[in-house]
Amino acid sequence: MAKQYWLFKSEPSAYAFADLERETECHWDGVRNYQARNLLRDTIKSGDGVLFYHSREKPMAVVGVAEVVRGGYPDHTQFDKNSRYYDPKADPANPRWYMVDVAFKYAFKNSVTLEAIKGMPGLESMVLVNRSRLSIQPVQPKEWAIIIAEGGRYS
DNA sequence: GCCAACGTTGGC
DNA sequence: GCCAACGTTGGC
Repeated sequence: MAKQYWLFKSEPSAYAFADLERETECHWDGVRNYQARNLLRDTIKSGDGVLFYHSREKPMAVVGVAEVVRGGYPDHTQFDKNSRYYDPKADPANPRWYMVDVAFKYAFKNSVTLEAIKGMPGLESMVLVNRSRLSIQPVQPKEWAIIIAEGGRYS
């Protein structure tokens, strides 16, 4: 399958891009929205590109690039009573929630802010701008190219 | 920190 | 299966 592109949102106070950089890899767990769940379970594949977006705290921006290193599999936190993501209705025989693993690739030289994205030609139809509440969003290849170019990277 | 928009739950 | 109540998200 051709490489696909996504935008993953995270509140930096909960999990920042710097945390991923330090840990190199992480489980993208705790997603409790069915539309996002369907993407995690069915569509997002190892090798796909991820734009890492910081929400809620300023500056709200895409701050770097990650890569999916493992496709959808059951999110273990749904069965963990001690987790804030515990779901009493989840059944191990038929898991409700899924996650993927992502790996740090590189940080942008220049964060691409929400404000900038709103004003940038070619990005008008990004989900981020239109249906902003979805925390896992598809990104079109041409949108990816624009944001990657804008963000740049340290050599 | 506020609150509008959105998604989910559950009583009927 | 409707929809009011409730909880959460996320830009401001």
